[in-house]
Amino acid sequence: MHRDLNVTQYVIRKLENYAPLESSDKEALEGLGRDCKFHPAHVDLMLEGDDPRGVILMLEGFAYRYKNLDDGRRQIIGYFVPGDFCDPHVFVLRKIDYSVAALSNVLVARVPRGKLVKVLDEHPRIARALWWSALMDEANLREWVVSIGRRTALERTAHLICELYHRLQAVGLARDNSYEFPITQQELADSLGLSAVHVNRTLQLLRNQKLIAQRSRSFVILDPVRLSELALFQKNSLHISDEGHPSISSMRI
Amino acid sequence: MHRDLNVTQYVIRKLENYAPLESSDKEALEGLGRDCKFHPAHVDLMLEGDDPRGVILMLEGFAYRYKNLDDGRRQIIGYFVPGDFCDPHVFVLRKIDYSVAALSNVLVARVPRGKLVKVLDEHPRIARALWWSALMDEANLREWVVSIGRRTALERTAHLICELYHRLQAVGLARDNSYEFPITQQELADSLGLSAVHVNRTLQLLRNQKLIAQRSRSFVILDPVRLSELALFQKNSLHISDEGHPSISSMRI
DNA sequence: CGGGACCTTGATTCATATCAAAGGGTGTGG
DNA sequence: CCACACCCTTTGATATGAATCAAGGTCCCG
Repeated sequence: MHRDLNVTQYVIRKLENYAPLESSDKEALEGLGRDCKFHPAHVDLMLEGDDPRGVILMLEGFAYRYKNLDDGRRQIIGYFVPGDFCDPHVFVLRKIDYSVAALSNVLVARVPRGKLVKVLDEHPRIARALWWSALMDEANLREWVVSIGRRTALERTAHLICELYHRLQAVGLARDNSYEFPITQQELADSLGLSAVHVNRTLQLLRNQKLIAQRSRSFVILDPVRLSELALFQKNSLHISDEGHPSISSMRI
Repeated sequence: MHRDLNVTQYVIRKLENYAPLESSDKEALEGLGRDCKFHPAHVDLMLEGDDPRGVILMLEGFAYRYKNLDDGRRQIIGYFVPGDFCDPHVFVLRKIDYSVAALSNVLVARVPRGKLVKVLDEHPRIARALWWSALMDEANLREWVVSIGRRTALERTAHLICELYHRLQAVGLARDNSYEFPITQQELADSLGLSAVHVNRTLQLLRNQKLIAQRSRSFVILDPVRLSELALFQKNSLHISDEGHPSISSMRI
């Protein structure tokens, strides 16, 4: 788990994909990670109906958001990787409508409302970067709908593998077309709206076609071009409008 | 189309579901609707890749957000009904990642960045209500993923019918368990991740079971209890935390 | 009254689910 | 350090929900 002591490196790295941060910003982010907590894999970090006690900042490890139907069917709605905030704006609500569970062992910081508000107030660059990342998350969710609704099992699976690669690359956790992601086939199935058996067969297809290699918990993309073509994946190029920068500061709420 | 001259009644009604507005707030909203434009059904209001020229406010009629895959497959990602803003925060981006098309004839106001920012600055109640409604939209999108991923065709279809009923009711466009919504079966199919033929058969099932009645463009929910049970629908009860009110004003960006 | 878009129906195919059982890894306790 | 246990993956057989194809019917609009 603790390969790195500098546990906020991922947020910093992630937010710097939007625009450079000053060292004061980085210190503020480091401050958010100071008070962190370990949770073992498979534990729920938030439960549907909870009053969100604070925004979760992922420091190490992976988590996912999901919803259950009454009869046990489950749908995973997105993944959290190091550097991600779980819905920075959701603490406005009294109740959340989904659950979050740890996929692996995780290290998370639970940032209380007031602390986050203070950081956002004092560090507009962080606020903007966070805003940008929230918009990216929404765009990803829309693409998720497209995948499940209109992509075949093969395309869908390929698409998820591409998405994870790009997100992990953005925080330095993917290199050379490969990354570690400790997911089971059942969890993939619940993400993709498929059965576990079919995910198994779909992964075999991807392997047989030499598009990916996959051993236990790690993925290697052998042919990035063909894989992303198959997935109908397009590297998400949402940028913040330049014009936006100065005046969005007034879009308060 | 123009049954009503007061074309901003729906936004006002919608936002008042969150908290009462003062008359100054209502005047501001009326101001946003002053400069509106008619578009015929089936026209695109925004296209993927556009630089969003302004936030769209739906005044009359219906629209939907969608994405296409290269080969013509299409997924509808959500509907806009009178009173809805299409992504109030999206104008922060330089490009949008989806398209919006008119489902029926529509009357929309295109609110320029600056005008919206000014209203939000001067009317914190509006800003808060809009924030709340954006969070509701996100929750709806998550539920949409659950539907497509894990509900059967029958449940999914029933769920969409319930969702539309509740949203239209919130702006006074549904009464007595019935509403007008001029959607084709192909459009339903593209929303639900199904084929048009299968939607046809699914609707017949719902009709045969006396759960709904449906003539051309109008839906009647004959048995609300059984329909929402079948749909695994739960009336979305996201409320803003009271504690939140005073200080979210500092969550600027 | 004609035409086009939409809905409906039936027949068939196909993708994916389900069921069931065997095989492989991996971590834990003895 | 081994062995067992458990979880995960793999495989095969079968079932089924939904897609596709194709044709006819209906409604509405001009």
